[in-house]
Amino acid sequence: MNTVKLTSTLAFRLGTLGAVVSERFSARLAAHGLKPKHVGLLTVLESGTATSQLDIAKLMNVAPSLVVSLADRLEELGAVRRERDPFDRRRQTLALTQEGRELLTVCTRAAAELDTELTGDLRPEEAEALRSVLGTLARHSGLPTD
Amino acid sequence: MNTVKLTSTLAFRLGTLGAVVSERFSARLAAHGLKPKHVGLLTVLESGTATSQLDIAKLMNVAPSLVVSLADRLEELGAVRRERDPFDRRRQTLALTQEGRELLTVCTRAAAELDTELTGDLRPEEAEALRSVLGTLARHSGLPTD
DNA sequence: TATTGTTATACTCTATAACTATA
DNA sequence: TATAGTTATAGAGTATAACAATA
Repeated sequence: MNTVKLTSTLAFRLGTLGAVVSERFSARLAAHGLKPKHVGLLTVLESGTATSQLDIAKLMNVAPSLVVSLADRLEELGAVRRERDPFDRRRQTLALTQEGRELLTVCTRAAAELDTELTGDLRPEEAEALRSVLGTLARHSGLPTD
Repeated sequence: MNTVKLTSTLAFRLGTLGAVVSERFSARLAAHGLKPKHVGLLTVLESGTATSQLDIAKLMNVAPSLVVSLADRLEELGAVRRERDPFDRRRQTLALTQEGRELLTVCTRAAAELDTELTGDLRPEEAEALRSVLGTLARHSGLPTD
């Protein structure tokens, strides 16, 4: 007989915890006028993995039209600059400004604070092992890890 | 100088991985005409933590009106039965049918398969440690763990 | 004619508000 | 008058489709 509970599967726990954590991260970002996807875009730019809006859309697995509105908002906040590629004037290159870098730092600090709240119950080496193994899974799923 | 990367925080990793895993779980559930929240409701019923629609809504942290449509769908599939409470005819009690129990078993199997895919790269004791520590975090966030 | 970015539109998910029936 | 459930409506988030500029 099989008595495995759904709630003890990794899938269930990662899914539900992920939702709760995203929600709490979102709440902290709101103070800076950002949502998680804006921060995702900033992260892509910092990594230098993609700069044209279309490449960013592919990398983030979102529609190109969504990148437009994310970039609009970030430009409005002075976090990114749009620059026409002089060699192919159809392409818009997004560049992280100093202000954008600072904003990303603030978001990173918010995430780190959340980490502290989350792992309050864990021993430091447990928390570190968790971070590390999640990194392995993230890489395996094609997500950025650093 | 602070060089911590956002992508290496627990918050970022849990949030992004949670989204990816939910998406993949969702895709598997689609074959059975279900979405994650339907399964969440089945799980509540199995746990016996709540039976009236309003109590279920509170427990799941969703609007009562959402429970209505989730229950509608589950009733349609024969997974739950609505029963008027004879002592307070305003209350609808949701009862898991045999078919609902079987459906939950199928969903649990889908999650377990996903677990196998996810942890293919990990040593068994790493995977188990992960499951366990996520359980601790989930409990700490008020999520069901078994 | 194909591609990049943009705009217009539509769809999914979920919440809030209005309503019905019981209490 | 208050509460459980339901229905109607609205909002957030994101995708798809139509369009403009450039290649």
